[in-house]
Amino acid sequence: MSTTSAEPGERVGLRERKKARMRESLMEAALHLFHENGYQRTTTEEIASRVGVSQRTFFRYFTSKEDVVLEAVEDVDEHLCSALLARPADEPPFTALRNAILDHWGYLEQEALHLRGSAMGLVTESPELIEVNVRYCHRRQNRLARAVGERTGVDPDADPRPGLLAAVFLAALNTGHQAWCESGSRSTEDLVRAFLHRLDLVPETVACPWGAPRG
Amino acid sequence: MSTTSAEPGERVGLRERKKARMRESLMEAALHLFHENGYQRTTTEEIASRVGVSQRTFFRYFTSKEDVVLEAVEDVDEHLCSALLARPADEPPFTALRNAILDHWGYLEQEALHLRGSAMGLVTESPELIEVNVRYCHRRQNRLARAVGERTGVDPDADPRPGLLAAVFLAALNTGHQAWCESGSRSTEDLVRAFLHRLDLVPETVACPWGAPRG
DNA sequence: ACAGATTACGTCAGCGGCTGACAAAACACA
DNA sequence: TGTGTTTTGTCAGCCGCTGACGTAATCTGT
Repeated sequence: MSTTSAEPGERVGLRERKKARMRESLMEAALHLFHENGYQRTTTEEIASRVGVSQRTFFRYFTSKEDVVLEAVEDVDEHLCSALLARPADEPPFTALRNAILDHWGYLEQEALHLRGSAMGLVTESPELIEVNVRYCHRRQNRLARAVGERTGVDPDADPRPGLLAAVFLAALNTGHQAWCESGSRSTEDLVRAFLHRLDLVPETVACPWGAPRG
Repeated sequence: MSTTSAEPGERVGLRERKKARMRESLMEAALHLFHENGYQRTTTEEIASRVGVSQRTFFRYFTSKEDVVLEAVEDVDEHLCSALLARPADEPPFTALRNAILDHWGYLEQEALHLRGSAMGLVTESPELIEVNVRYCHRRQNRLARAVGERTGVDPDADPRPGLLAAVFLAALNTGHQAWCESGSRSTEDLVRAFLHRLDLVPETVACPWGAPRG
């Protein structure tokens, strides 16, 4: 009761701080190596030894190699959710989501300079990671759906609409991202344009008989 | 020019037939074992030895363990596409898709008795495979988009709507499937109900301000 | 400051997915 | 039947990932 007398309620301790630092270091090393050499060509062994620990330790902090990326992306998602909640309350849900991604993107571009924030950029750059992105879309969907539910006052567990909206939204985003990849463009502005184009097209795509005046 | 003088245009040959048979055998063995012992607990070694070949041979026919399931599911997708094309031409695209899955489901239930046809049922039964399903939704999307494009006379490469429609459709399906899993139901009828519920909800979910009369 | 309980780490050994290389067997064609 | 091509088995090995166990660092109570 002398060396480190921290606040009584806050039990931080040197142990947990070290743990947090280790986690940060591992993630940073991983993202750095992914960025430099590509995701596939980076081994967990390399990540670990870059931090000076054993491979086993890496797997004590992350359940898989993919998990590193996922965790980084989730930080980004979190910001998208708050961007959604910050939109004016009178915007319809789908519109709010559409506009939130615009606000959100500004944040991404700012953070893109930092390794941590550029995880999403990493995902958009290396095709192997698109898989990871898609694979975990369930988690992302649920998170987004909760935010939508919170905003609209609808219970996401009882009403399917928040989940559905999130799913449709992400589907439109994925489609836009796919088209952007195939176009060969590297410009993030084009990516946002592709996003908005798809999002604005959704209502008529599911509603009308397309092109033909009626049918 | 004596032993096997087949049709000039058709070069089948004993070799290719053996190859096709081997592929069939491997897939059947794999699906059988997946069904019996679960996907994770089945090793590629077991699959190979059930057919009496080496593990290496398995990987000459399928690029990965997941690939077996994917290929099986793609056969099912193909039928969904023809179900779509068989719908009356005056149905709007999204409606046609909605109705196609009803027709399609009848086929699935019939084929569910056979291992080959039940791959989709396998996917809906073992949670590990949902991942595979989701992971490859890009391929499924593209295939569906092509069918939608063919039906509507819209070029899927130039116009984003077919791809978008397919993506939204599959997103609604995935959401329904997810809800069905969480509900704990094993009834396929409930699954179809969940599908239709989501599909019918999509237009208003993306269009209106929900619940509140106007906004 | 010290002893004992926790917790984190390294080491090792091993499984399973997956691949390249090479030689042997199966096949096609003449 | 002999020759050239394709398919297969064997082997060796990388990589992601995990369990077990011993050791060292940290925390706790005195």
